[in-house]
Amino acid sequence: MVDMETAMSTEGAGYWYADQENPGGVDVLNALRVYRAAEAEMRRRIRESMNMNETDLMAIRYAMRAHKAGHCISPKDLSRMLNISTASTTGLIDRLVASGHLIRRPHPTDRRSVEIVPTGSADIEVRETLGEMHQRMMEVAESLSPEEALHVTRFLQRMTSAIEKQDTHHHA
Amino acid sequence: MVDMETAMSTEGAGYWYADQENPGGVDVLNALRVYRAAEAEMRRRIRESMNMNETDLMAIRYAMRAHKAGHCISPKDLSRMLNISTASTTGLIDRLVASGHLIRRPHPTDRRSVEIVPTGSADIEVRETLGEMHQRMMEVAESLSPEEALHVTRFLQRMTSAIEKQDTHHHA
DNA sequence: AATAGTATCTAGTTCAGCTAGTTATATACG
DNA sequence: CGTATATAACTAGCTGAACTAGATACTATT
Repeated sequence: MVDMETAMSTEGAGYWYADQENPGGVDVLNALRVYRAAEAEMRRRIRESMNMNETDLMAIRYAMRAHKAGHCISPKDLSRMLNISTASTTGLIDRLVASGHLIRRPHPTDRRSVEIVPTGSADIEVRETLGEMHQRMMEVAESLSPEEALHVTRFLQRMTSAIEKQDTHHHA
Repeated sequence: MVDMETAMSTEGAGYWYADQENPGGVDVLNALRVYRAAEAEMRRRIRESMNMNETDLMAIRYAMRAHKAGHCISPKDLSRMLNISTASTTGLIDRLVASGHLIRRPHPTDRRSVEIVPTGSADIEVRETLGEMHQRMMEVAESLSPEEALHVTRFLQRMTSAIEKQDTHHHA
């Protein structure tokens, strides 16, 4: 999906990184926006290369995590995690079983339920598409000096609060 | 939409902000993830409060920007900006005209075309839902010391590069 | 044992994208 | 000038992925 802010700012932006050495508030927000756009684009690329939508990708990755951690997950868990109905989850699992990323098998303890297990090929595919990028991101994060890391996390935390304060007026 | 990383990390995360004073790489990435989740949630809230999807919101904001800048935009411009077909754009404009956010009127120079203009109520609505939040974000950004601002923007720029390097292997 | 609760699945709907094709206008060229 | 081609918006009909409602199978409670 195209990013909101980015789509809106492509025209009328003439002051990007006006002063690289001494960025002001606008420059910081612009950097955040550019980052966000890159991330959105990356997601689009991955979805495309794996031929699936965002929800499907989330489902696979969640299943993989749980599996690796030795947990047993069911469609209900996926539906909770993804915030979609159990009915839609059935459809989602159908798709991912058909594409060979997941398998269904009887739940070990609850005979009403089903266990969802990622296949080896799903694992390989996700690792190949995401692994190197995550590593690069981690390298950047770890290359920060203690002071820089503190500044960055504090900034992100304060931005999070700025966004979370909901003063959204409902007037429908 | 639910955020990818967040959805995946709610289980198995026991070390969040283990050391607030001295964050390491993992803490930085976690802060980034939390920020991303807050942002996604904020978008969901806004879409809900305005009863529209992301594309619609992007379209309105783009129309508003262009209008304020004195530019004249057409459905074709929207379709290019949003990366959707002209047919879908017709549908999108239908929705937004029906909801009273946009109006169609004859294009001043091209008689094949149509001019898209945001209504005053759209302006008020968007300003009310986004204005205060943007102001809070700007306050955070401007409160950074020059050094902090530099650290933050450098970090974001490097993260952007980490994401943009596309090593995505297409093997379909 | 009966009742209530929970998990999954099926059927059918909706919404927002898509493609293909239509009409009206604009532009380019012989 | 007139004809061919290009472009803008729209219409009709399709699809994918969400939804609700309801069926079925099993579990848990009392």
